[in-house]
Amino acid sequence: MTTDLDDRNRRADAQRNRAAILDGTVTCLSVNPRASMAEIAQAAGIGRVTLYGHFSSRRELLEAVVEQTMHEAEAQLAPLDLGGDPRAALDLLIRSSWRIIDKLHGLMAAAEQELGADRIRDHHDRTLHRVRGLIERGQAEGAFRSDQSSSWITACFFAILHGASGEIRAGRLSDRDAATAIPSTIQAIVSVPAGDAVDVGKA
Amino acid sequence: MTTDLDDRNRRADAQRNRAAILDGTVTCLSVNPRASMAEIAQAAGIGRVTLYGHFSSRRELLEAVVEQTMHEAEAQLAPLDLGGDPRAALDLLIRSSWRIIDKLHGLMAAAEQELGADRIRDHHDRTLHRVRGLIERGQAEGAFRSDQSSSWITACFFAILHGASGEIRAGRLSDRDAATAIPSTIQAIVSVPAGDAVDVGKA
DNA sequence: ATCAATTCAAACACTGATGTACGACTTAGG
DNA sequence: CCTAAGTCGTACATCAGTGTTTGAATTGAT
Repeated sequence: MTTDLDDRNRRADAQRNRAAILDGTVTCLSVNPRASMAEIAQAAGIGRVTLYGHFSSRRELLEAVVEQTMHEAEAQLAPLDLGGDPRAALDLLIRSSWRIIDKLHGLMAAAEQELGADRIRDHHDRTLHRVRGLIERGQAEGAFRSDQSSSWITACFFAILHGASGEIRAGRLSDRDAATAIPSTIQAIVSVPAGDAVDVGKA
Repeated sequence: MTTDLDDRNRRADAQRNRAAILDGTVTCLSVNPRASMAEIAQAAGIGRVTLYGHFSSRRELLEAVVEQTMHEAEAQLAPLDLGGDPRAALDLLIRSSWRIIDKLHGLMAAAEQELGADRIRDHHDRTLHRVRGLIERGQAEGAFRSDQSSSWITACFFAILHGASGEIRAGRLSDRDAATAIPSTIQAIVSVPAGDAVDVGKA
């Protein structure tokens, strides 16, 4: 994007403000996904006009925030070693993911209304593929159930994470409990059901 | 409410229109949760002013629609016999629930923004208690896992149902597949995990 | 047939949000 | 210290949605 070149040329305070905006938008929208540009500006500690100086429309702002956020998330998840035992890898992925998803819940809701679900999915896709890839490997190795599509199991993975996020926000689930409940439930989802032909042992 | 008395006294066409409004609102909001009063009126096949004649504010309309919808849902779920084997009862409950939840997805989204999540939960509570009650019975009888709180398992139940609803709407899951995948996955969630002390046999 | 209830479209005031324009002020950086 | 870049508040135009009013036209009920 043009961003790289711009950043170098811009004055220090402008760069600082841009960062503050991106940051403030996330925290602001996670509290209230319908927050106005005025509220976002206030959350970022700057004037509304200055906000428009950096992003000429709400849409442009959302787009930038989503992109940066996805980039950050990717940076946290990419270095994970998801090789080895699929169960352990899945656990690792969950532990690294659920706080991110919790934090991003509001942002996604806001972005979905403004950018459309498809636009989100574009950004979401890498994370999605990572999860599905792992699940498919687990299925191939016989560690995960194969009687359901990887697509469905992946959807369940995200459904549980989002559900947990909601429970936490509603105060019905503590961070501590979430950390054990989520992995345990997802393991149950991917496991080969009791009655099936269990063909453990690497394929 | 005053509704009961009013309905008798009102003219036939007014009653017809009121029903059309309630009906149109659901279908309209399930397509677009942010639909305006004008769009809702159009969907109901009446003029915008007439809409305001029946419901003096958007909030009042939403309230009425949510109440009626919940009432209908309750009417479908209340007669179910959830006694006997908890697993079978859960399956029955799922089969009766998931289409309802799918249909109501948009309505809930709209209502949540307008009425606040708490207001929704008030209406949602009966359904929620029904599910949790069943889960707790299953836990007491040893049919369901007891190492996780009934509150969490209930949340997972709804998370899966909502997730499935999203997958269907996105075209990644067919109605047919959903009908088998959902029960199967929820059974996996409630089941006692393999490593545990399995104390089957009615308590 | 008549009367009251109901509907309708068009117009109105009001609100809240978006995006722009301006001139004064502050700050980074040479 | 000087200048250009950046910020600020205020004010403005615009737009979309809400809720109201009005007066004429339909329509149900008796």
